[in-house]
Amino acid sequence: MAKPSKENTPITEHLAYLLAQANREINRQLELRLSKEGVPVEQWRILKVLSDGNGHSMGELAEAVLLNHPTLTKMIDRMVSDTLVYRVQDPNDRRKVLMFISDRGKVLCKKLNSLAVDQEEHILESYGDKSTSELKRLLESLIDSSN
Amino acid sequence: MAKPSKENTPITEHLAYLLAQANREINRQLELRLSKEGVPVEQWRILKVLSDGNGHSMGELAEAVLLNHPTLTKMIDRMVSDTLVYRVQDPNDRRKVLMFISDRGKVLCKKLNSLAVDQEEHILESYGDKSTSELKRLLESLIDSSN
DNA sequence: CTTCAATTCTTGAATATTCAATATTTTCAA
DNA sequence: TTGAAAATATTGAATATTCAAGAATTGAAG
Repeated sequence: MAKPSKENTPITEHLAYLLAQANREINRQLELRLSKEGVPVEQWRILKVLSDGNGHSMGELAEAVLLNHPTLTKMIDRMVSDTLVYRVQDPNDRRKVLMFISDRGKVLCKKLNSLAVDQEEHILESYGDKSTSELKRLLESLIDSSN
Repeated sequence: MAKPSKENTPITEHLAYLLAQANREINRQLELRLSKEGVPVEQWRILKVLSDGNGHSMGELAEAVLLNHPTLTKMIDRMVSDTLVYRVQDPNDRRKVLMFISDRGKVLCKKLNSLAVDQEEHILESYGDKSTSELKRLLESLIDSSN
């Protein structure tokens, strides 16, 4: 009898693929909503993180919004031009730059939040309350176990 | 009493964010393994889809490997240079191009499959059998419900 | 102190991706 | 049959991302 092998598993059964597919789909939907305000998903994330009113360093932000460092720098440049956020040099460690959200950024962030909530509610409807919270739980735990 | 609002939910609790985070992490791990053979994840997906030996059109492939059309064309160009795959004009519909995997591609695909299986097994160990299959089930059903 | 390594962020060049336009072939209605 | 619309893939220009190197500051060992 041949040894059971996973090597011919179709790609659609790999966890990595399912995650990529689900992520792509949900992200596309979110993108579509946020495009009403002409804002890419990453900028919404940035605004959301900064909307606690505290200063966040670039490194911290990059980690939080899942962008690598140079990409974040360039995206922040654009957002500074749009006066959504601003830079302040960290007085305690002058290597660091602290990012803050502007008033304009706060206003925009609120609008974006409500668009994002619309989406979450749409998912809750079509996918179900229970599945959603179970999926979230499993994802959190997967992320945990990967560190 | 204020109406309960989800608008201040931290970003880390959004499904879209959890999916992005998990996808990033698992993808990073897979990338790391496949880099032993110097192959990006997308190329492994392409080889895997083509390894059924049938011809697949570019549109079909693009859908299956989660790349948009022009990006796939350019990636296929590279893989043709590396003689991993080859193009054949579809005789039944000459607008289409059918992609096939070469012998060299098959050999490489096998090596890649086993690297990918290593990863899946690593996940099974650290994350657990039950969680993994439950997560896969939920992801499949999310993807379904999004179409 | 001083100097050397580490940390943090930015920059510029190389690469990759995307959008819009194009070329080719097929479909289908008139 | 013909001609217009749809489908398929590629191309080139515009845009975005990444990699490697650089500049500034801090930390820490000698």
